[in-house]
Amino acid sequence: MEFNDSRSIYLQIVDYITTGILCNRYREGERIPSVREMAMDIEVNPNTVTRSYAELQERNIIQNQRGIGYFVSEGAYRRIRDDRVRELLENEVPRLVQTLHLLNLGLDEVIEVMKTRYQETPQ
Amino acid sequence: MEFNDSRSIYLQIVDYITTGILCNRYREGERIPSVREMAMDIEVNPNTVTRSYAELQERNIIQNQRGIGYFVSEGAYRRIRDDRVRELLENEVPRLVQTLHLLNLGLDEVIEVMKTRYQETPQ
Amino acid sequence: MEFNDSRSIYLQIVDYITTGILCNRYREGERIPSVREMAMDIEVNPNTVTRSYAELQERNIIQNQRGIGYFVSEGAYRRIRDDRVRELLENEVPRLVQTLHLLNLGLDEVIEVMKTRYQETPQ
Amino acid sequence: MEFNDSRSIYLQIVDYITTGILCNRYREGERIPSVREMAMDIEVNPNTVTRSYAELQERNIIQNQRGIGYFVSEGAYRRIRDDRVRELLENEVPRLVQTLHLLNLGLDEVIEVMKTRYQETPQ
DNA sequence: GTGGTCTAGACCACC
DNA sequence: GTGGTCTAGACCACA
Repeated sequence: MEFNDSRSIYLQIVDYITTGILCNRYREGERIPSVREMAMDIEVNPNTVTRSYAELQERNIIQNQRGIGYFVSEGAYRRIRDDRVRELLENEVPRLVQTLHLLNLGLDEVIEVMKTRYQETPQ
Repeated sequence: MEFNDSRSIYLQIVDYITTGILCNRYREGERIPSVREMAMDIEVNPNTVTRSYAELQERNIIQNQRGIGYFVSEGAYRRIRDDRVRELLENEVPRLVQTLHLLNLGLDEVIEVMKTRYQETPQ
Repeated sequence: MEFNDSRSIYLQIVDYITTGILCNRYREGERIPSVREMAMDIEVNPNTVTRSYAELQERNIIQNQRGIGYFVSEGAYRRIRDDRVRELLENEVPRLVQTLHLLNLGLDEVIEVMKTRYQETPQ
Repeated sequence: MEFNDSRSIYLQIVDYITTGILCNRYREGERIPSVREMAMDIEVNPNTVTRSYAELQERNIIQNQRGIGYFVSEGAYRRIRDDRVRELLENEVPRLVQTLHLLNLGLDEVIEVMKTRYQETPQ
């Protein structure tokens, strides 16, 4: 896995897992890879993965069963999706619109680009 | 000036100035406030401002005239705008579209929100 | 380490490291001393070393691995050497030749001096 | 006149004048432009020219006749030339030779380049 | 007055 | 342990 330098690795792992839940790579009630497995997979220090899992556990997205592993919580999908939708509508879209004004860009041009990309993108 | 905790102050100052150039608070060829003035204005240590100005100089947005101060470079407006437009079209829009797919959101709903906000926003 | 008063320390550190790469004291892919270690070694404030490392990173000569340290980039040797050769041929030699004309010095006399020194110099 | 950012302007003016003496633009015993004239010519603050002239006076290259102007001292040409020759042989050439070793460059290649340039250069 | 550099010391996030 | 950032305060060269 490739990491972006500008964000901390443990947060990128958090995103990787929540995104995995959104696209059904990990399903509610199922086990996710152990800290060690994950660390090997993505070539990262196990401490870092531990931190990500702690963060996810705190947000009630995964749960630890001692001695067995981490499992995706019930309702995790819904919570993640709601969070992201809120983030999108309350922060990202407003920021985008403000940028358009600043750059003297018309809304229509950008919408056109979005439409094109929206259809192109397979996944 | 209020700073956002999640980004470093010196980068927020960089943005403050580039945005200032975009909206004509600072014009090409004109002098921007001295390091000390700016530091007083926004209540920050002069070293921090120095760092921001160094960054801006490296990006050829401002230029130093020894013993006199910093001046907005010719073509700065254009360069800043081009950079931001490119960032928007190459990174932000694609990321947004991908998020829509991930969240199973239709394009139309988001466009509606954007239109509403676009008209509301004063400047 | 002894520093020359006429150039800033952080740039002398930059040179110390690039020269170190040229003469294989630091090798590509290997870790260089941490900011604190280097600061202790050469008896300089860590902030100053930080600044040098930032400069080197920007020039893609070293790379940071978060929480671990700085490593010499692949291709660093080549880039440094190419830069210095270009500097030599495009700037230093022409300046030298122009000085010779200005001083009414013959080329041969200088070449003689260079040859003598070239053989004397051990490394 | 164009100035190099990396050196202080007043020193570049000093060089401009000493070089002018070497190539007979200014001759011993003759008057050089007044501080004001020079400042106008090269578009620089008069204070800066004053500083350059002070430096030159200290090195006994020009002399002030109060109310009249600055004159090139007797023997100035010789002193400047001697200084530059010494600088060349004691510092520049050794530094150049050391660079060659560091870059694994043969002496012959560089000499070839120098010869070519030496003949080409008209002045 | 201007910016440039350096030190000392602190705090923080991260691995 | 690692680097990144910020502050405070100082000194310097320069215009």
